[in-house]
Amino acid sequence: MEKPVRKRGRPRALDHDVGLEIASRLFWERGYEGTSTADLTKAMGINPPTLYSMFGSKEELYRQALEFSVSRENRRRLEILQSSRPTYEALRLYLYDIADGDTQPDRPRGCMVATAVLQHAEENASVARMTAALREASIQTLKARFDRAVDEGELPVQTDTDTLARFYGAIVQGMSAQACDGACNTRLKRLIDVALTAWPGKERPPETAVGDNAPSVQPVSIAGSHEL
Amino acid sequence: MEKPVRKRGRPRALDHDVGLEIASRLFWERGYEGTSTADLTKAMGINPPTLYSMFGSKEELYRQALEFSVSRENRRRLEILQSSRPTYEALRLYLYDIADGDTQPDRPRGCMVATAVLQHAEENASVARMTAALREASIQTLKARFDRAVDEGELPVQTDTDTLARFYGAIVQGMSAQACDGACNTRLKRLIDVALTAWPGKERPPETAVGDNAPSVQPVSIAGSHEL
DNA sequence: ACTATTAAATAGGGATCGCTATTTAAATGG
DNA sequence: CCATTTAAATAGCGATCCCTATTTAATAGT
Repeated sequence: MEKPVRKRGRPRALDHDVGLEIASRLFWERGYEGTSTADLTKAMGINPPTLYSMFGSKEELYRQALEFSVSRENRRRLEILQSSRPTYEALRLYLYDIADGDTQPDRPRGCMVATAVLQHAEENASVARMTAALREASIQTLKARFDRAVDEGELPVQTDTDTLARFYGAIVQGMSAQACDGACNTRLKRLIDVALTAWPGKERPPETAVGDNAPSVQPVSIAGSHEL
Repeated sequence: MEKPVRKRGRPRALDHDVGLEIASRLFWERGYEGTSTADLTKAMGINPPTLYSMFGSKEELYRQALEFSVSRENRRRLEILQSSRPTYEALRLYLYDIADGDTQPDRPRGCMVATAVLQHAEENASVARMTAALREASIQTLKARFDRAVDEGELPVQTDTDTLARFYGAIVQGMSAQACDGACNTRLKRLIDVALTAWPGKERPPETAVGDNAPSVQPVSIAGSHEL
């Protein structure tokens, strides 16, 4: 369906999306501030003016690279999250997918946006605002799914879905941070399994599978005692 | 005991610890790569050579600033965590302390180390290794406390304390990331309350609701909203 | 072949990066 | 006082930052 009509003029040497893929990878590994335009042009095999004619600026390239890379993953993850599965199961698969990272070989695990541009120089405030907005959007997506679960009777009506969404958002951020430190996806999935025990509709798994000798766990909290 | 003996030579215009405090604050807000030596010297009111004679280099200053600031907070938090309180309660207070951040006015919430130097330029790999090591040490501290809880019968013997520690480490990282995006400590504490429902020794009231004489402990306490 | 069109490479500008050789200032000891 | 000691300020270095004015190369239409 794509007509390969060659326009007049010299053809591009670098495909636009290939460039975004390369940029996305670099930005992910080194962060926005840790990636120089020289790094980018070198990795793409182009010269600076080509980068600027193709993408406008470093910041604009970052926007495009994020959109390119995130939208592709978000499509898959939204499909998982908004499926007809029970919410708990959808959430589990959603988190597992993030633990596995992109399908491509040796891509960084975790979510590209979760830990992007947190602390930053003042001059990069606008980039930080963008990534913060993307994170907030992710949380709102989770919240919407949880609200649906409440509507459909999967969760108690008094469930604080906003906090629950921010909790699992924090899990994604923690996972992604630990992935930066080298955690493998197996370890991340164990972490997810713990996080899922906080699911309000979930019965607590039998802590002693067989031969339960009932080790009388004392309910520790004296709610309200807050003094140090 | 401190002899204010003036040594020979011109006296220092800037106190060493005051410099570290200022540096720590700047590094926390802007990150290692986002803070320039010009930012630092300007904030300290000194000239570049003074910075280098006092602290050696930017990287060395970062090390010292982290050690100065973190060790102070860690002392307080270790005291909370390793107290004779039940582990669940100690953990809750530990996390609440991180949500509150430093006692000083308008300091960033969360943990300074949790989200420090995750993605980075290759030239800053050694700094990233240092912060990663500090994060791992924090997790090992949590794990040690949880192991103690197992020894003392607070947790089932088969508890995976390593994963549990990495889970609450992830909570700290997620909290700190959301603090960077502007979350207040009240919101962070609500998040903590959810995370605490993943505690293995914790009963779950809404569903299980044992009809014993047990006074139905509320794990998701509303006690998270103390001061704004 | 010649022109028009489009994109590449060459070369470098202005600013900032982390850092330092050198000089000047401020204290103490005699 | 002067000499010694210590730390400050002045001035700027080489490298790199993001970005661009200009020139050259490669295509399509006529």
